[in-house]
Amino acid sequence: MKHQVTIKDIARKLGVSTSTVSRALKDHPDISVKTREAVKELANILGYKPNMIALNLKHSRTNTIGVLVPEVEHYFFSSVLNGVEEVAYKNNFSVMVFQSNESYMREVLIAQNFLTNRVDGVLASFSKNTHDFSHFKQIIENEIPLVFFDRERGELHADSVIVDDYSGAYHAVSHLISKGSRRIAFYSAPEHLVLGKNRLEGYKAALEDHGITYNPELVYSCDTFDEAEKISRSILKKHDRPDAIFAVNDLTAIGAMKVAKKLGLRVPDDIRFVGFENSRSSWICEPELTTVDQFGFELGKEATGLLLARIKLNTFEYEVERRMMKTQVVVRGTT
Amino acid sequence: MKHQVTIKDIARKLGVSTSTVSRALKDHPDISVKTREAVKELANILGYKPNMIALNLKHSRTNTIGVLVPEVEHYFFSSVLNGVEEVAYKNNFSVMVFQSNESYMREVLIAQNFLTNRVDGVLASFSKNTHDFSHFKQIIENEIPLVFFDRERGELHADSVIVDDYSGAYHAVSHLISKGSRRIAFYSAPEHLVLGKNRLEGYKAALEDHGITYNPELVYSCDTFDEAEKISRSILKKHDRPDAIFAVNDLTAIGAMKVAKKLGLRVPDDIRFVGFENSRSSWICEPELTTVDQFGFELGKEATGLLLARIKLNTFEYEVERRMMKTQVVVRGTT
DNA sequence: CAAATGTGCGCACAAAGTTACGGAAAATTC
DNA sequence: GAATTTTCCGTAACTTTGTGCGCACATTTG
Repeated sequence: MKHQVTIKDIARKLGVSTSTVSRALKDHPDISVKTREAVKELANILGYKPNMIALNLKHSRTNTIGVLVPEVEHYFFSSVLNGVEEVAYKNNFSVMVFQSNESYMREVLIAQNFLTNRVDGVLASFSKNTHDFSHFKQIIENEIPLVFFDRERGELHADSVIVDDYSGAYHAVSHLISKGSRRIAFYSAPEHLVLGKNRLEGYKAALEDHGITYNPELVYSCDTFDEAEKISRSILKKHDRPDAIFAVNDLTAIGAMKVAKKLGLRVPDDIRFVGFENSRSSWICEPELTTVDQFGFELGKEATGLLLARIKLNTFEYEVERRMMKTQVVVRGTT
Repeated sequence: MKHQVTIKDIARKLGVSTSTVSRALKDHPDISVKTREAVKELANILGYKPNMIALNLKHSRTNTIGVLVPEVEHYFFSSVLNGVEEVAYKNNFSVMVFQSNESYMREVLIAQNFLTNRVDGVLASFSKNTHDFSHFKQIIENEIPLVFFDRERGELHADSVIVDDYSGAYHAVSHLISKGSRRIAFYSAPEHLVLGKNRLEGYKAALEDHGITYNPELVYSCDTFDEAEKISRSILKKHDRPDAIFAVNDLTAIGAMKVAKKLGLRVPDDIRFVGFENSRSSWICEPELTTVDQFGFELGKEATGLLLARIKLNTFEYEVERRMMKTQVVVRGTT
């Protein structure tokens, strides 16, 4: 890397002090118009760019927020990211994105990284395999504002912005029932994720409200395409197979549907499917998938707005907030 | 943000100087074992973390590489990103990811950001709408190593790691011909992207090598799902419709296939499809899409390895390299 | 016992930029 | 013409960490 043009270079060439250059560039009234113009002109010619690192050191802030995300490959998370960037850029903040790849180890390293890089705030969606939260506690102990999104953890001093999983699941299942389904299977996320529990509750409530007894045997732990392909084969071959499957995300629903079609089942006549995400994939598969829109973009904007507000507060004495994003059932060909 | 624990805090509490603390933490032999132990113990208790910002300022490097990417939502780019992170983390580099969203304006801002944040190197895949490259020239003028990936620009002092678009297209089209297709349409990216030109050349070469005359009327500028849905309607209704479509990416191919199926055409009997990407979507659609695997993960690793080597070189006097990644035709149901 | 060597640690400065304070020269006032 | 104010700019301190140099004291050597 070449020697970057500094305020010193300008000062030397003009025969003035660095403080004069600094003030001239910021239109400080103490500096004469002549000097100011000269400084600005030379700064332009030399291509001077203020060194953010020095500024950050002085102000002990970086104007950077760190984002921890399981995998950007998921449509939901990449749409959240778009929302995050939208708001961050408007407020002159940079965004550092880190993927945990659903690995606890990597997540801990990333949290360390946030501390050593002194990010001003953190947006985090922890991995499925995270059961110990001391790395987040460290961030909180350093009084760096932390906002969880999508996946939350109640007992920490951290805000959270999450999808209204309960009502999303409730409406999705109600929709299936209104179409005539009675034996509705649920492919669920691990229950230690609050979202898994909430969706299960929504699922149960919808059943009960429509006079259907909850049957725990219809609930499976399965949240990827591959797993869905694997377990669906045996599930769908049974004579008392479900007449609908509600899955925790779109790809899981699509994986199950693929198996159903291979087994000769007609969608939606023999079996219905509902996903959760409203991803690109949901209108690529055939028939197009009925799904619950999670409004990731809006969630990203909301979470970032909240985080920036916390950062600007400049105190850590705030009441933790928990915001819930609306969802919407998008009805398509699979129901 | 709370006052972070600094080397000074430790020094004050122990009644020694900051330099002693600094050396003690780095096992400098000048420091007595007793002092060293005391320092380390207190550092642990207080939760001391070295301030990277100060270190960066001192060393004028940040151990950070900036990545400019059109959209992480694309499978190809997110898989590249995974490769980038893999290599970067292993070498103790952080990765800052920025999306241009195919917007030239945003790209220029991001390039500025790279400069003010003094990243040590840049990986970039510029937007489709970028025709002026002065923002990249600025990066180069500052002697910050720059590696283009996927999309390249020859005349700049920047390495590039790209997909072998020519041979990918050549083999894809040859495969279609071997299956019996003769009127093969090409849904192409804008030609000012080198990759668009190269794939067109590969397409032409494959046709000619198999004795088929190149017909420019079968080449369309179309590289998104939506556009494909729009233009395919009229194209496929013609009596001299193509008997195969080779598309610049998977989603475009899938969009076209969707229209074909709606028009009652049987895939692959009436019309064949080949995409380019080997994305998740390619095995979600039905029939599963034959496509050209771009090996994004490997490309990301390769590009990052090259960039890190440039950074370590510590001089800007190197011969620019141009690396080509192999591709592979993945045959599935659409051909 | 003096000189030479070794040990352990602090001072000062470096990185780039901001800013309180002070001081010299010019402009104004009486 | 002297006193005061204003204008304009420089000095030095400050953010955190690392390091060359040197100082003070202790130990070893002749």
